[in-house]
Amino acid sequence: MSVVAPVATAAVDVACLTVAADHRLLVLLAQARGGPFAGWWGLPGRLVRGNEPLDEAAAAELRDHAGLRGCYLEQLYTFGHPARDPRGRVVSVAYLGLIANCGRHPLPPGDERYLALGWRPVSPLPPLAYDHATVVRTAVARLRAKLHYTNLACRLLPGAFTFGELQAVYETVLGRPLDRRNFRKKILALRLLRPLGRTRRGPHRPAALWSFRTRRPVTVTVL
Amino acid sequence: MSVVAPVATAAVDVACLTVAADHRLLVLLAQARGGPFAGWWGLPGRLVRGNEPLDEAAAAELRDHAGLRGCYLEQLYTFGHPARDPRGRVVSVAYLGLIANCGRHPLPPGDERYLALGWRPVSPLPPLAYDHATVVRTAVARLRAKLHYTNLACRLLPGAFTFGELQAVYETVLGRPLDRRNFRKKILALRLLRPLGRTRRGPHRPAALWSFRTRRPVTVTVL
DNA sequence: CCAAAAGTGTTACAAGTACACCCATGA
DNA sequence: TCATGGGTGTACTTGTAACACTTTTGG
Repeated sequence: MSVVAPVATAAVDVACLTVAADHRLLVLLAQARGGPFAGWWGLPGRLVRGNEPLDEAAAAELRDHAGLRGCYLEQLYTFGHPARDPRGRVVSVAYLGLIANCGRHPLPPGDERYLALGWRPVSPLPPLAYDHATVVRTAVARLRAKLHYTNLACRLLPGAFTFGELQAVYETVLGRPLDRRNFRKKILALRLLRPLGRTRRGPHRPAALWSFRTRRPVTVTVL
Repeated sequence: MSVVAPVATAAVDVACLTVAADHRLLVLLAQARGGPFAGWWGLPGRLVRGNEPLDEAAAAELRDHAGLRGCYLEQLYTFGHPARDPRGRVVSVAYLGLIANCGRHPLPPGDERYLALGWRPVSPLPPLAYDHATVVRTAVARLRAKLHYTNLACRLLPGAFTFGELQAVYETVLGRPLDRRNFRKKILALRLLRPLGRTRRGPHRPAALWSFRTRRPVTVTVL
């Protein structure tokens, strides 16, 4: 039914995070071709269409502009400061995205909406359009908190990984080193992992390979 | 700037919770006077105006229709299923509200928007308009989770209270009994409370009165 | 003196933290 | 043989859970 002028419009923005091979935490940024922040880097996002769920709008942004499919997405927070978009009142539902192996998914060079796409470190974070710096910081805080009591780390790792790789993901996200023995003990106690029985050979002693029992979101701590 | 037809509009809904004197968890409901759910009970809420922050829209709903001022509010989740509002595409930013002593704030009888207002138990929850039953369940889950690691309980209690009253709030929200000695030990260890040095006299042995050191949101557990 | 809520300590167990050495491999 | 990351156990501390009796008051 018709809604008159002074109302707020809904949009989605996606803060898609990944851990790079060099153990840096990266966020997917896009350089706007037009709009009030033309030429600026920001998060992929757009207005929500009249008949699509929010989750699908977020997934479509990643798929259509970054070529990322099957990315984990969860709703992060809704940002609605009246002045956040100079064009008018836009309420943005922000999503946290997680993906493993950003290096495996080469980004397209750009398209009609974005001049370019790129993975950038979350610290230092370059100046971003709108309130997107706040969104990225919120996304990192959420990921950091949920690492402690969920299996979210599985979304930042490939299907088979070593304990060293798993620990590197935790250390990167948490921003501090962890004791190797205690880390292994704690993770094994959570019973989230399954040994694959295979090893990865490399320049050093071979490491056992593991996978997560399930990639469905699991909360570990009991209330 | 101008946004054409097929876009989503933003609204706010508030799930305001309180613990009644009889130790039931209640939610503030409003009976719609018009709209697609005329006559139904649901959460107070409306479309967001073009120049107001989301938080203020939520606070205004409580203030203008229920007479509640200074209620604690935090953003809960954003519900955006395309079919949630039969009139068209409305994305609803839901807020969790908390207030002490619902009995002290008599509700107005109704107004131009609502036929009536009332505090109703969250279980069993009556049939509600839109997806508001989901919103209420999400609000209860959030409150339940945050009781463990924040000082949110202070928003459900008056400025001075006994340990028995504090424990009753925890037991009501968590839905299970707690050991009195362990509860006191744990709460005191969190150092959130300040003894007032006064006691409350009643039909039994007088109980010491306490207050929270701060009502600002505090997270207790360290990462 | 009775009913009802307030107040208090100890013990057992689980979980978390700190910490050092040997192993297997490729270069 | 060396450099590098993989793999393991123990002692200590901290937190959590179970549990019963005495005190104070009003009626």
